[in-house]
Amino acid sequence: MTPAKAFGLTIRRLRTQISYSQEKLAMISGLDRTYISLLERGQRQPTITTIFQLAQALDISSAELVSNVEVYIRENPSD
Amino acid sequence: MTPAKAFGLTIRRLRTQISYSQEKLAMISGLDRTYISLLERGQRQPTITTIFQLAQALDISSAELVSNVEVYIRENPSD
DNA sequence: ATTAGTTGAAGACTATAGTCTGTAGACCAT
DNA sequence: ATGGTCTACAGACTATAGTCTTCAACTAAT
Repeated sequence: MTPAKAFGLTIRRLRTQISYSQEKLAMISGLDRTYISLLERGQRQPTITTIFQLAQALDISSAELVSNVEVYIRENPSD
Repeated sequence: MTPAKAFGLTIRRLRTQISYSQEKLAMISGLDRTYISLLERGQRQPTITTIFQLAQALDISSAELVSNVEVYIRENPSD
């Protein structure tokens, strides 16, 4: 489980929890829809600025977001 | 205060607190010395993987590191 | 004066972040 | 069957993450 992969799955979980489509999250975060798709599938490495944008769009702090990623890694050591 | 700038200054503060040179932090984190320099001066955007590498090298969690960045931004709204 | 340690900075390079456009398939509805 | 929503994916593109090498400048020391 790489940070990129865990980040993607975490974003996807948080996004679906609040019933956002990828497109809605993209609009609110100011990112591109196709990039959200790539992120969620662990095929892109978000930068610190992108992490901040997504956290704000998901209405949580960046530290909370990263904490969720760490928990995800801890709970899914495989992959 | 952009996330990149706050990140750089946070890294620098944490690094000097433990009396590491940029070169030592670079070695331990597996990054390049000149890149640490660029990061600390806010001239580069670290990716999620780089953030994890630096947090580990600084012996704190990634969430703590990002939390420190958020605090830095909150306490230094200017710049 | 010299040495060693530290950092800033420049140049060249490869890989990838992030955008944009478009296509196609799945799943709903009506 | 048709239209709307959602998502995966591909291709092309620009900007930048990250490496590597090298040089210069500053600060301790001795």
